[in-house]
Amino acid sequence: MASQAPAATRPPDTEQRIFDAALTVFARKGRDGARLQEIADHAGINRALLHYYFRTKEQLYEAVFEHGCRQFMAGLSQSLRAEEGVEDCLRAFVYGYIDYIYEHQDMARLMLNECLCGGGVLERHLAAATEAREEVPGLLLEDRLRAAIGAGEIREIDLRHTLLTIVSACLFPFVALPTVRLFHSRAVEDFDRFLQERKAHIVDLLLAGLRPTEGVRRGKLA
Amino acid sequence: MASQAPAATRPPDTEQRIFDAALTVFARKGRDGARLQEIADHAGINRALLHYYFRTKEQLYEAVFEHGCRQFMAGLSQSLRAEEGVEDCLRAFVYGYIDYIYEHQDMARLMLNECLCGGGVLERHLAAATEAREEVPGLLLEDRLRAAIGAGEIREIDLRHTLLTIVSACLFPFVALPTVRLFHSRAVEDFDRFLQERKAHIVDLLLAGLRPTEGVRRGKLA
DNA sequence: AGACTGTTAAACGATTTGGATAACGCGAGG
DNA sequence: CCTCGCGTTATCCAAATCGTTTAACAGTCT
Repeated sequence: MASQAPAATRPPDTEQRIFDAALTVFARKGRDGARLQEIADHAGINRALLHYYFRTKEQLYEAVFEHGCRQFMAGLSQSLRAEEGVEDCLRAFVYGYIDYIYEHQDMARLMLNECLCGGGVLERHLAAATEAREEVPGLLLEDRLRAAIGAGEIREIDLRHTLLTIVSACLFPFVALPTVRLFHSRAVEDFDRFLQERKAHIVDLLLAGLRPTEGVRRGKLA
Repeated sequence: MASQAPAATRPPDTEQRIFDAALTVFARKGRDGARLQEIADHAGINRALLHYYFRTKEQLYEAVFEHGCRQFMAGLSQSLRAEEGVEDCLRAFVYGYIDYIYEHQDMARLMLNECLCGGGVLERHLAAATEAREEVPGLLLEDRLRAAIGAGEIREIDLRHTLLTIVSACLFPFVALPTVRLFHSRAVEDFDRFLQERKAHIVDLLLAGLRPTEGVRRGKLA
């Protein structure tokens, strides 16, 4: 296996280049739509070399997904460092999440692409990751929020849905970028600034939405 | 053109069956990943008949996207009937949005798939729709929210980001369903009930998050 | 009967995939 | 120094598949 003995003669970063190229192409064209030739071109290598490293297209996809998925989840968990207060914790989550997705947009798109065509592979890998007790990014925040509810720092609310809402708000703008661009002209002019605004907005809205209710009925404005 | 004279001899719903089949397959496999054979099988017809109705794969995709997109947007706008109060308006939007997406999941997936591979076609069609002064679903709610800010019914907040957050919270669970299932066991057991919970949660969180601040600093819990 | 429409079967050319082959460059080790 | 192994390229190949075209068939209407 080439991955086990990478530096036999020269140090070939070829495998990594293939990984990156395959990730990009698979993320855009999907498992079936991606062409090996396009991946090879993107990696600047011969098509035969793809078969040298990964015997078949299937194995290449599996490897890219497996490796990428594991690395993605691990890195994401790491980037979401635990903070002291709920507020800082939530802020760190949102900021860390968006920053991380920004650096790994292709992986996010690949996972979503898997979702679109059934999600069999994705489910398998995620299930394996959670079963292996690996850190699942959102669960730490959920635990922290649960504690905050107990302490009366935030109001009682369905945490599963809250977490899903947070992830949605952070992730969706990336995968739906072309649509977002139409209404958010700033997202096309200055994407970085748009993301900064987005982070602040999400945290702002969430903190207000989770603030303990002081005699105010839920689901009512005033 | 077959679409102009559908009932020359028999009333063949073939064209519609092709549309539906193509939508389903394109939504899952993407523009390039979709195979005409799979579409034909899904529609229960011969592969050659696809070319009889739509000359090429390109034209089939374009037709499905064009027609589906227009119908989708129009129907969505209609389902989001205007309410009197801001609160009812927002509730109607969230409930209507989720209900509508539920009935048109394939179209939502197709649009997202377009986003993943660049979004050129999607941008063109959406731009044409907005330019033609057609009703863009979110904009009505945005106007209503703006008025509510003026009336002091909700606090001052970036409406573009708020709207994006709302759409994200409603839409993302559909496209990321396989992932959601892992953490939301109810989404797999009883999807309808999950969606009911989801609607209520989103409205609840939003109303709380938009509630006018009474001397409380923004971005702070207490 | 003739014309027209929806439909199918069969075939064509081009592309894709998986794989094989030979050859080349180059470092490592005998 | 020579040889061997490994990464790499070029080239070719068989099989499958894809998109597309063509010819023929089966109804229906006039």
